Amino acid sequence: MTDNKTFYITTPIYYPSAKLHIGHTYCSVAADVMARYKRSRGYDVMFLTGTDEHGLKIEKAAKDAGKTPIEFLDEIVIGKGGITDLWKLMNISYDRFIRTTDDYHVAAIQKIFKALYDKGAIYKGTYEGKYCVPCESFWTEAQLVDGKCPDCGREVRDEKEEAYFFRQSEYGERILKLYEEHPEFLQPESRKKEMISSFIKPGLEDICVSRTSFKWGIPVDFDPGHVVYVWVDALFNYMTALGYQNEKYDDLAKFWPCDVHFVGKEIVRFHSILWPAMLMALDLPLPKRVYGHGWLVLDGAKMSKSTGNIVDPYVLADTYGVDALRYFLLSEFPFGIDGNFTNDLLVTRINSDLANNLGNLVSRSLAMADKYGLKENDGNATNLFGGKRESFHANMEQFAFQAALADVFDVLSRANKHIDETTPWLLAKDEAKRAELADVISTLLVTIRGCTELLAPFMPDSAGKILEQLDEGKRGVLFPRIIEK
RNA sequence: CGCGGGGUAGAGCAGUCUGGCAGCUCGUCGGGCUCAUAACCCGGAGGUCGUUGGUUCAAAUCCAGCCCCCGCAACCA
Repeated sequence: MTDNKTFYITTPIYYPSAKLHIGHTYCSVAADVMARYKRSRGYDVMFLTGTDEHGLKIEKAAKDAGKTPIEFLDEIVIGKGGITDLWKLMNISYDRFIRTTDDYHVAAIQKIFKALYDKGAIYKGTYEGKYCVPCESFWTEAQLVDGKCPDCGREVRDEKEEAYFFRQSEYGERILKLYEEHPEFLQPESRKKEMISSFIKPGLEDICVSRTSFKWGIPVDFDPGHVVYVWVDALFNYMTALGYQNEKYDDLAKFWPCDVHFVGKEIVRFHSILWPAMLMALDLPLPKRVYGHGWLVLDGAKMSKSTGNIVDPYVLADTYGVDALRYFLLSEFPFGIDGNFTNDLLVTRINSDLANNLGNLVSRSLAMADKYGLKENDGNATNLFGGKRESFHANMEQFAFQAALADVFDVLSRANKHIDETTPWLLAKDEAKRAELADVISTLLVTIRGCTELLAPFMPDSAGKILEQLDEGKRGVLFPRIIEK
């Protein structure tokens, strides 16, 4: 019995008001690669993902669809072609999936809300906002379009409602101290700059955590009419899913504090300010790292359900293959900043890296091994890795997926070059050079195997296929070249 | 003076933290090879690193200013 190292990683809980697009897939693939990588390094991994299922938008979307909220949600989350299906297709190896409508979570949030209230971290006040009567919706000043309701375009008016607030304003100093003492807490560095100058330095505001103007939420059990509003509900999923304030699970001691939350850049604020503040209020340990990754943008514009410029991951996976898509997402764009998604880029990347470099290397190496009757251990392999293996691991630890992959593909290029330099087809014509030939074949197969191990977290299926070709004599084209019409 | 990000070869991007020959992929031009998925290998052309000034033996990198593009501004990964 060994006391295994643990690694706890999360994605955001996605808001299922509509089907997910390639941007959500990007985040989940990244987290999955990290989870698989850590497992391969001997860690006991907990990989959590899920859905954030409450709020006005869901309530309205369900109503528009003529369904109850839970019917509507079930269809999008666990229905055919829904979120869990998408993760299955994309090979997302999550260990646990939380829905904020799950009973244990609901009950736990009620206890957490009460605990925050009892500690004085939450108080009752008045929420003031712009209200659209026909839509029954509150909007912030910034959400308004030309001063009017962003949904229906009609006039809004100032309205008030009773609401509970979390005393976020009291935590500015402690959050700054957190950033100072733990520079790794929030990454990349640019996000920290933004948090400090945009929000903390100007002074944090208290944040509304309950509403009475809609019903689809977790009821505040000690104050009927109020439902818990977004962030207490959503952020604590990372702990309730481990058993905090509930009996469903019992992994809190093992996995908390979280090793890393992967989040999109638009919710960095909530994860790096509000979340630690709420944990501080309850004297709970803080997550070790929050990583705010960039967005995939289309022709420079943000992907959005409302503008309709979304890319459907199902179509891409179907057209190009799941592993090719996974590889593309993490090799083409640096994780921390925005990346411009185009089909041409995807095709080019797949052809040059996967088909030409990796696929063709495997193909030509095995063809020679077969033809010359040589196996991996018939000769003495030359190490083609140089320092690339160490560099790969260092990059993975920093979530520099693009750089880590470049390390592996450098080695694969070296292997291709090695063939040209050693000209095995000439060695094969001279029986006296049999040993030399065996060394070349060994070098190639050992290198392919080594690279395959490193690539496995990124392309689990393809890595398996390469191993089958190495070990079981299977043959076949791994990554067909994509010829565009 | 709201905040943040970006501007590097025809295209897409690394490199900037920690100053030291400007690099990668695609495209393009020429050559080589015949094991391989029209693949692979070698070489060439193509850059005032947005701009102005400063620091330095040395600046894409550090400092100051300016221009342009994008995003955010309290529920879109």
